[in-house]
Amino acid sequence: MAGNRQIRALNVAEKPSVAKAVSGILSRNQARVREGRSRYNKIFEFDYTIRGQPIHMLFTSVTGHLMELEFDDRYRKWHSCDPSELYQAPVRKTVPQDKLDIKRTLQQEARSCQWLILWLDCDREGENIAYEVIEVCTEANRNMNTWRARFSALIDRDIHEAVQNLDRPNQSFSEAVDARQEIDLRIGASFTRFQTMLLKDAFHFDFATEDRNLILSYGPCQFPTLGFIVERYWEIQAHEPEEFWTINCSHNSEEGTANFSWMRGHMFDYTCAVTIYEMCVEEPTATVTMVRQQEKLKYPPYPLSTIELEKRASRYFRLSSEHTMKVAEELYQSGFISYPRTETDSFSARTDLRAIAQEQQAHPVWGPYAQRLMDPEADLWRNPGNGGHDDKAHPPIHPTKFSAGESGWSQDHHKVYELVVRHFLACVSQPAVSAETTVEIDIAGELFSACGRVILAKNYLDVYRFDTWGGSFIPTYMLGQQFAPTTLTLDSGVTRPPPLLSEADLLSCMDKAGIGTDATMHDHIKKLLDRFYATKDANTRFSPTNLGESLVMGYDDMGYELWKPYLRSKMEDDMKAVSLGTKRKADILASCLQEMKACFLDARLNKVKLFEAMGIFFDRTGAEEQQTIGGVVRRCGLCQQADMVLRRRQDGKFMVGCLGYPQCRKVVWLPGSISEAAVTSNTCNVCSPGPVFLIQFKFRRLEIPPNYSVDHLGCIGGCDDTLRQLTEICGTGPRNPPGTSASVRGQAPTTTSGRQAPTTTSGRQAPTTTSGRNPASNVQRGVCSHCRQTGHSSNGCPSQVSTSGRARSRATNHTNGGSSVPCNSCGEPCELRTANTANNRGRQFYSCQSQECRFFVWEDTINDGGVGQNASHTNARGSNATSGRRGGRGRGRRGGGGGGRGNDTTFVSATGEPVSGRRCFSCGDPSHFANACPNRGM
DNA sequence: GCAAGGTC
Repeated sequence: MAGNRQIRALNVAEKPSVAKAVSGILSRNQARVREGRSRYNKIFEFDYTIRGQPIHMLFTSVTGHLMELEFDDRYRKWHSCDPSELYQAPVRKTVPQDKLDIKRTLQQEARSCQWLILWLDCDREGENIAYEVIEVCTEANRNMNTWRARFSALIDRDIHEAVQNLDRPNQSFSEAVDARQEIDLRIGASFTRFQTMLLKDAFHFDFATEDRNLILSYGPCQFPTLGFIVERYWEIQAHEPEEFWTINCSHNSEEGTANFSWMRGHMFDYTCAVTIYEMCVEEPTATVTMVRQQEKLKYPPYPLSTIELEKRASRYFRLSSEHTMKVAEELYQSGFISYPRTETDSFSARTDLRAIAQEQQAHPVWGPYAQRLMDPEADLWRNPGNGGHDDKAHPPIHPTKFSAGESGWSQDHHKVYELVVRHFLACVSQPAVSAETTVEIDIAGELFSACGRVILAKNYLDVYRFDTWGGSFIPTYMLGQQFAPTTLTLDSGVTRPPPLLSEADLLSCMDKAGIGTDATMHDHIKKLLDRFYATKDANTRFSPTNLGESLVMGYDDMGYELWKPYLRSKMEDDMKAVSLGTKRKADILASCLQEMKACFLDARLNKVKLFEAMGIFFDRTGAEEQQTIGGVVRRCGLCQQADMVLRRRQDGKFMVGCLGYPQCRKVVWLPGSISEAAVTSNTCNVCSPGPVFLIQFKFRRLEIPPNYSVDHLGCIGGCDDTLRQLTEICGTGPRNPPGTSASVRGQAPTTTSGRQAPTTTSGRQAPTTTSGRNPASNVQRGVCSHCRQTGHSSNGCPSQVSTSGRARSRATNHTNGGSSVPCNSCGEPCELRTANTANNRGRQFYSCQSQECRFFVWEDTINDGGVGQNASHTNARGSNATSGRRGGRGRGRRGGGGGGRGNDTTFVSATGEPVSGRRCFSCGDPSHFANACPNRGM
């Protein structure tokens, strides 16, 4: 290239750390560094040769997306338009204020460069950011030759290969992201504005927040995440406990005790279970039918991805995913761990894994393990497994710098660093090895089995203290050996609902359904907590709040699956199609937005479902409701910020009101004799400022003088004499309003204030309302909606059952107010509920709401003379089969009952108290056996 | 004041 001026290339990475790393690799750490306009995004300079051509390289970075998608100013304010307009409102991509410094740096450097080399992450978002950088740079320099460097890891070979094989950016990838952004913005903003404005002032919410700041957001990721929580919660609520029976056998020998469990597992038919049990009791000799010994391996985990890091930190340390990512980010920033946002769970073959492990040998706690790992004689090293995911941009999370703990670290920094290091050492270790012994026995033709495990080599478990693999002892048995069981019991239990979703469960659900990305999942979870949609308990388990549940319930009742993950999954499929070039961005945008707009309009028509669902949990404020009919009539002349729209109130009154209500109270009341009104596309050529759209009115013939027409195309701008006259004649109220007349909110130029049609029902208003005094105030405020007394809110009305009680009424198991029994574990009162299973329909029970306590008791066993209360308060594995008083249950097949034969077997009751074989295992009475127990209706 | 996606 002699004679030519040397080419200058502007290189841009997605983040400062990549700019630094790549510059370091390409310049062999010889790059000069200088400041840019943005504090974080330095500029590295060095010379490099690409395919024989000497290039002067400038290397800087952005910090993720450079631009944001937003609505045009005209649509930015919440009350500026009808939310349904947000499906077509113009949008634009702009560089936000806090990114302007980066933009200036890029433009300044671009002016002196001929090439632009884009080193953004090799995923769809990275491609989209590449186009944002191109847009900004070409604004300053139209003639740049634009290249894309594609690399899969920040290691020398990949980086040199990437720069020697420069490619062009992929527009389809970027367009897929454009489509995603636009759909997310339009759907999110429209539904958020709709449900916030609809519900925020309509209900008294029972959680502490500044009402003004309450946002009831909707988003295509946050709602399905909430959906997972609600769905599990409903599953628990709807669970109908079912009683089951199982036979357990134990055997004491000189070596110790073996516990055999019934290979049939749980049996739900009592008659069948008791029959088999009695057969066993009558022929209780056990014969060993199988002894099997096997070597089992427990493999270490795959290399650590972001989601696994979050799940494991939640499980092992109970850290929230959001906090884990914050701590991980700090460890990454200070160089101790690799980039923490990665989907990759397999190491590239080129990574020097041994060097990473070697560095940890100095650690006081896990150092000795790392030393063993490096020792070829210990034979502990193993190449890590491949989890099958690779984002092509980042390696799995691993330690990048040794530390025995830094002075500035919090407990959580220590924990997360330790997890990353131990996880890395574990995944390059041999699996744990055990010898497992399974013994099967036969008693009267029934099979039972017991298992024992001896750990032969802990291997990776030595360093991965978070994983356990319990050993269990089993005495030696020989095939064909016979013995008499020490205990043989028929135990009862009840099925339990699944537990509430833990944070790790929730992340798994999201991952599976493709909700969010590794970098954003924790944000969606946190958003649910911030929005008062869900709560998290001390065990990191999530429950929906009343607000979260009622929103999901409302949409569910409409028949919409807006809270399910399908919408997002479909979008993900569409995006993939766009990025592969099989669908066009414009097509999927048009079809998706059309579909969503129809859904939005339908949801708005069915908003009563949302009101009903919210009404289950919250009291109405009584704030007036209006139905917007038709579109915009004119721009509001008072606030000059929002449109005025045609509306019809619940009492039938027509008006044209400002969308800025309640901030702006501009309103034009219309005559009470209107039966129909619709905004047309015609505009008034008199009134200004325009446009003022004309409204097509239909009046009720009998309510207007004969010289007026029932059809009238009118203007509310002040020029329309007919409208003014009819307002004076008819007033602004309807003759037969569907509800009580309500207060008037402001005066309009065309109304004749105070003039009411003779049959209006204003006199029917409750004397406590504040009509006319403060038009916008809630007429019910200060008065309980249940008992009409003051001094307490409706929420605290003594005449009402608790809100939580009403909340439960949706569940199949209805809560019956009144009596309660304390949980025998946590002591909390348990509510009386009613079962609805085929076998127990109508039967009442108490169970603890806590997931941890597994307390359950049938109500009819508590005061049962035959069974003491204590004995009845058994947990799921408790024994005595006390139920079955109802007809059809527990009818023993055989009459009369021989007990156990004379042998050494002792029968044990639920409470652990030994009983002789001739006692009834049901009620403990020695005078009869179970199949003759009077409690069983024999 | 709204989404979700980058990243500091």
